Amino acid sequence: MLSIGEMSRLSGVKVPTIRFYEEKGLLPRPSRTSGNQRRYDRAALDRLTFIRHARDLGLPLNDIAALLSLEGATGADLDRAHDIAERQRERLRERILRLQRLERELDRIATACDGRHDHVCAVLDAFGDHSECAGDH
Amino acid sequence: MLSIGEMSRLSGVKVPTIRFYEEKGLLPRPSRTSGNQRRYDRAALDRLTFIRHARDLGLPLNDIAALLSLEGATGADLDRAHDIAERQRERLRERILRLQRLERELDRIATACDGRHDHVCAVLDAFGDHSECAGDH
DNA sequence: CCTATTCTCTCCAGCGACTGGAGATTCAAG
DNA sequence: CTTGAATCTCCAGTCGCTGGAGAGAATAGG
Repeated sequence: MLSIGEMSRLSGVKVPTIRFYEEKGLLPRPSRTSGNQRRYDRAALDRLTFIRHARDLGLPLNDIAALLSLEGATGADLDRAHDIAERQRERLRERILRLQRLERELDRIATACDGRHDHVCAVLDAFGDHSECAGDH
Repeated sequence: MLSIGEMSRLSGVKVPTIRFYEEKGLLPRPSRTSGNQRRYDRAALDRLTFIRHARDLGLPLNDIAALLSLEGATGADLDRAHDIAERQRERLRERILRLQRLERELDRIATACDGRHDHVCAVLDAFGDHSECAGDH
């Protein structure tokens, strides 16, 4: 039986967050000691690890709850789990593309006026200008 | 003179968000009509566009406020603006790398048991397993 | 067994960055 | 002048936590 602190250490999820997940129904209420402290079993740790992993992948808690409710499902329900993963993958791809565009832009901004600090430089202008760098300044 | 709705349309920032920015001190309090409605000038629109752009680039409002306070700065202050852009660029690069790792993993998960819905499939397992797909299942 | 230290408990408040509703006013067009 | 859209303020809620207060429980050492 694991204390909440051990769960935290083993899963990498902070103690208050574990309680938060319980409150949100993502983790079942664990058994308690006579002194009212939570004691978890292996299955709870697995479930928490699942949540952690899915969070890392960017899934919102809603989706994670949906997946958890499908645990051990078969047939059509599995398609739903599949859909969630698929949908999330799409979202992720978009996010990456968007971030890459932004990175290029930040590159431009950060290097806009290297070594030319003698006048109001392009960093601020560049942030304000959505088109593109005014070129030579 | 622009109404808040026009500001919203021109900048792509929602009306309540504009008020929120004002409350947070990112936008100066605009002049008002006799009936107490906000009226903005061009400079305000520019500033809002700046904020919008910087937000798109992932900067937190704090950093944006810092940049705004440096507007028209020279010399050493410019280095600070420069630093903010640079720091943000680093953060962004990390985020992209992380997301790309996650994308690969989602690929694996989403395709894990295509067409094999006859048993409890790998989608759920894959989310729970941080190592890697168990191979053929 | 007692004590000291470390966990853990509950409750509640706050973060960032909005978002949206209620209910009252004001503006602009016809 | 009337109507309908836009705006006003205030406040509550969202998401996913995070951290503090103050109290009680577990555990290791003496």
